Amino acid sequence: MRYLEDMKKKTTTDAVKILHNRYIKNDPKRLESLKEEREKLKIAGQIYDLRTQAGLSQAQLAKLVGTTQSVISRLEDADYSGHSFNMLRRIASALHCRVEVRLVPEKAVS
Amino acid sequence: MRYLEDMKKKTTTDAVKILHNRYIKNDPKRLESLKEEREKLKIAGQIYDLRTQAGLSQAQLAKLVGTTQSVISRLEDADYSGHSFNMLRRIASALHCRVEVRLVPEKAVS
DNA sequence: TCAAGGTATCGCATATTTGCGATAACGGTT
DNA sequence: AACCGTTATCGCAAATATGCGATACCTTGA
Repeated sequence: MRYLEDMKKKTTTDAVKILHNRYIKNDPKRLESLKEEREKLKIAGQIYDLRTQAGLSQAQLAKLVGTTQSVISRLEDADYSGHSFNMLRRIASALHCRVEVRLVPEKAVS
Repeated sequence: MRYLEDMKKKTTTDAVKILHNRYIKNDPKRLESLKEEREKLKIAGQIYDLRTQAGLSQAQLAKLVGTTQSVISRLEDADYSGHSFNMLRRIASALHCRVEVRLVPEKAVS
């Protein structure tokens, strides 16, 4: 799980606790909004977040999606860039989400 | 070019004119905001819009991206669902955009 | 009508992703 | 320490996307 560099060590095993630590413990909304934009764009991180929020292990999500744990692990690897929309849609569907994709102009075009 | 059903017939050939017709002519901002949400989610349509806004033909964009016209045509087909992020990133890059991806909960989770 | 530019579609070789098992590694618990 | 659940990584077969030329289609303008 190295989709974010700042996730050095987690010592809890319960997904809810982890989330709590990452999002609530330190500063209710502060850190979240700071990292928000950056993280929203990271596909790997979004999958991880949604999965753990749902309280699922990679293996459990894999079963829902119809694949195997190693595939989920690969998708949550930030260094992996080979995502396809079909796979992302499958993941999203299993997690009751929809995929939103936008091509936004780099400098605001008009 | 069938990424949207309502694009029955276009009779202009200039990309700028087409855009003008679609976005400005009828109602300055009205129609745009109506279709906005729906269209934003259609990858094919976004590629088409950005390409034509840039005044490029499929062949021209293909050259920028480093592929061929038929590939662009395939990507702009709304029925095509086999997009990969790598390809989308290449397209976006050529059009000076960045790719934004979000998995949004279907019914607001918490 | 014909020509030209643009787009859609087909087929196939190549490249990349997915599927999946095996296994290593890590952390927590007893 | 040994066990257990979880995740990371490897290798390879199968599935899928891309690369690309050829060609048909469509619309506009001469």
